[in-house]
Amino acid sequence: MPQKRRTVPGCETFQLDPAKIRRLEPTLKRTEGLADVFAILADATRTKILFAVSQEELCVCDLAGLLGLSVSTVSHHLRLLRTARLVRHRKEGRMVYYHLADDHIVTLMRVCMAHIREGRR
Amino acid sequence: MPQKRRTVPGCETFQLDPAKIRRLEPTLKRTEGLADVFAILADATRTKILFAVSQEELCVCDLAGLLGLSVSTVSHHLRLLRTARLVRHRKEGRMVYYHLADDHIVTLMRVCMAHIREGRR
DNA sequence: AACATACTTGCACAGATATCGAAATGAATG
DNA sequence: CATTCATTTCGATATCTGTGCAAGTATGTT
Repeated sequence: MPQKRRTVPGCETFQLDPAKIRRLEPTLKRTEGLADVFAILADATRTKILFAVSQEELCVCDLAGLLGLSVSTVSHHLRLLRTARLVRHRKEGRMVYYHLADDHIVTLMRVCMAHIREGRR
Repeated sequence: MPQKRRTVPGCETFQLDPAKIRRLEPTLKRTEGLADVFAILADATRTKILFAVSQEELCVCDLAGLLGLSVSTVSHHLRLLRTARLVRHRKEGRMVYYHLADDHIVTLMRVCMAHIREGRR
């Protein structure tokens, strides 16, 4: 998560070529929001939830049992995933079933897994 | 980041079909380590650094100036990126120039950006 | 109505981390 | 050697966040 606290550049002799800056700045702009998405995936519990509900529609109770966590903890994570529109829920009586809302996320995780596999040397 | 604190499943009536569990568990195993990689990308400063050094070889000083952060802060992030083997450095006198070590990361960020663009509705 | 079950939410706390200033390191230069 | 400058590392701090308990909500059951 980005922090607000900032000061003047610590390096006195900052003299990066203005042309470079002009080249880089639009690129930097485009990275806005990237970290927020990655932050959602930066927790093992959530990646497990996402993968699980990508294969089976599961209720909160099942997920808690599967992951060995309290129901409230799982519910907290599901709320994050819901507001990020990564999972959807379907109510059936008092049960709430969750399923994956967005296949892009599975793609991201697959690419990441490939990276990890290839990175081992 | 995963937390260690856990307790017994809070749901008394956990009775997820054992067959489901058998189907899901190997998948869950494969998600190990995913969150660690995403955690590195879950910070706006780091995604900016990664994108910047993917386009230009830059020194710590330039990065600090470009991002409006202290040199020590940038150096701290670079150390994280270095130990994760996402950037490499080249020493030239007292200057240290950083460049991207791994194109997989750019792919990840591109996929993520596509996801963000398509998600806006 | 009373109770039980599945889930959500409010609260508190412990652990993680992003940031910076200051001190340390390392290299060029007088 | 002393000095200067780029970078790294250390220590302190403020903030963020993952977790669970307890209370609240909602739905089904007796």
